[in-house]
Amino acid sequence: MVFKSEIKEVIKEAVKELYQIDIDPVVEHPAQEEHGDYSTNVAMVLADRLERKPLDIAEEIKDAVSKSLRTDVASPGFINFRLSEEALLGEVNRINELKNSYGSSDTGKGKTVVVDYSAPNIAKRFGVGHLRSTIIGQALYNLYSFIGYKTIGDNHLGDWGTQFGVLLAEIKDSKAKVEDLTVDDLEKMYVDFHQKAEKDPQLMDKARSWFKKLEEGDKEVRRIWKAVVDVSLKEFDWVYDLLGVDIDYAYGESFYGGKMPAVISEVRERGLSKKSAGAEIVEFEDMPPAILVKSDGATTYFTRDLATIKFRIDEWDPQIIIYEVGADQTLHFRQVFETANKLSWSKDREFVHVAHGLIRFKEGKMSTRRGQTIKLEEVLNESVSRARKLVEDSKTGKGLSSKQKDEIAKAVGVGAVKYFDLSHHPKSDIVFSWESMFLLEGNSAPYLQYTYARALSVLDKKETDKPQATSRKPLASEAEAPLLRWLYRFPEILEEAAASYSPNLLCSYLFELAQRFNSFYADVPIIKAEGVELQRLRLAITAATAQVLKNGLALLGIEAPERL
RNA sequence: GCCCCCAUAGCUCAAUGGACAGAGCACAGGUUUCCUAAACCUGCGAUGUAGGUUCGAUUCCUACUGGGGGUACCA
Repeated sequence: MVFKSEIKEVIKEAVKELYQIDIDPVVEHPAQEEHGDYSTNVAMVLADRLERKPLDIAEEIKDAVSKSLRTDVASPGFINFRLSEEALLGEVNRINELKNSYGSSDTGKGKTVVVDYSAPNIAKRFGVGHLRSTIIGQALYNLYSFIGYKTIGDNHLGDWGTQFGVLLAEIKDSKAKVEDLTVDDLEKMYVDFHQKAEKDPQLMDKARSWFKKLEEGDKEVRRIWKAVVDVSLKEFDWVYDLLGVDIDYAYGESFYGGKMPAVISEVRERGLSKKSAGAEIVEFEDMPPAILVKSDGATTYFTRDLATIKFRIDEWDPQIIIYEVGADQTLHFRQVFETANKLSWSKDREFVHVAHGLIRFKEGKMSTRRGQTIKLEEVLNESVSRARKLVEDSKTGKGLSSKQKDEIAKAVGVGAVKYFDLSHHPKSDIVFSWESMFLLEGNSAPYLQYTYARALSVLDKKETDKPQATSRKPLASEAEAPLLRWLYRFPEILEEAAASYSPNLLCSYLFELAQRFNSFYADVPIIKAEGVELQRLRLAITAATAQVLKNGLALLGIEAPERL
């Protein structure tokens, strides 16, 4: 149950009744819980329009809604609401009944959303730089699915473009057998080429002409390209497997090779393109132009991204297309979206670029061209091995088999890296440092995982039959109150996190939940509480906390081991 | 040069225009005859600068300073 929308509705009705004004009231949680569970500022908002004192208006609204809601008025005109004990306890029981589906909703019923995420470049190692797109994208995918959208994930692999010309040029020069090349070899070739190209800019023309051949369908060139793609995909699969990421489709840029002419002519027919310096470009009022066709006749990723939109519309008819792609491509997507707009593709449709900040070095951007990257594989391995050490040193690790310890270390190590990423607001840049990536305490995945295992351990030892929240003791001064006043917010948080494309909100929520549970745990006995009724209540709260942690971590794509 | 993003405690991060800016790390101290001490409790500390809008600004607007990114045939 989402209390928030109910409260909104009641206020809306009351305002309409009293003042004949249609308003969408802002309802939020007061920062101080003494002020109640929810509050609204409508009285202050209305004060201007009604030319009256906010406090008087607040009192009137309070009287109008007091039948259905417990309210207070506070200066300078807040109306505060308090949830009843029945409602709070009822929610705990609902969590325990609904279990894994608690928090899901039908908000997105009948709507389709495409999430474009991960999109690593073929022939390059999977670097930490691609962590953000992959992890945030997957979390958004999970969130939208959970709140009722039909969700489609598409991994727009970077498997086309002049970068392949670069590679083809190098492979041809070195006379190496493609089949024997590893991704490391390929990346080295890429780096070498760009070093040479800095001294001899004409080399880039050579690369471009190789890509042109690829795009024209030259058989030998295509064979080499295919071999390169296969080597890369193998490495990517390993990483995805470790990350527990599974993306519905991976059409990749090469898929659109044959769909380019149709898009180009559609742009021409609308009169949106013009010739310039041998190339064909699309101009904008407030942005630099984008290249539709290069002067040698080959396409660019601008063209391919247009073709991709067209395909996705024809195939899935989505209402939202979310691009989880780095902020360095902001201009590109503005150009693509603006063009799609002019082509009338955006009717009843929304294109969103979730421009995440870059993972960078203190000194600047990571660059594959200059060989300045860090392999994600190294980071994950390091994190897992640190977690393994922790499991080994832990008191609770006793009695676990070596295999169990390995599994826990993997869940904790990988979870730590993922959570590190997710807990930052997508927009913020992340300065890479080996130490900060492996946070195992405080606001971290291991802390949440520990709390979850701890709660399960209590439930495991319970002596009562069924946990149930039926106690009617006043809650205000009780150890349970902070948890009861937090648990019910989970469904709201999911809506907010999805609507604002910010999984970090879910991280903050879960962390606060875990903190409240750990305080509760340290404060009062659960199994040994006085009296059966209190035991049942505390066990019910423990079960509900575990359930919400489990559901939340699942949405973030983080494993929750039952023991650690 | 022009465009976009960012600036919060010593460090790393939170906060749909609301009430006293909230955590973690680090630092100082404390807690285990009791359900997992990977925990808990106490303390220390912050909105880059100058204006503006508002009953109210970390949040919106303007300028400045500092950092990052982009800016035609890479993606």
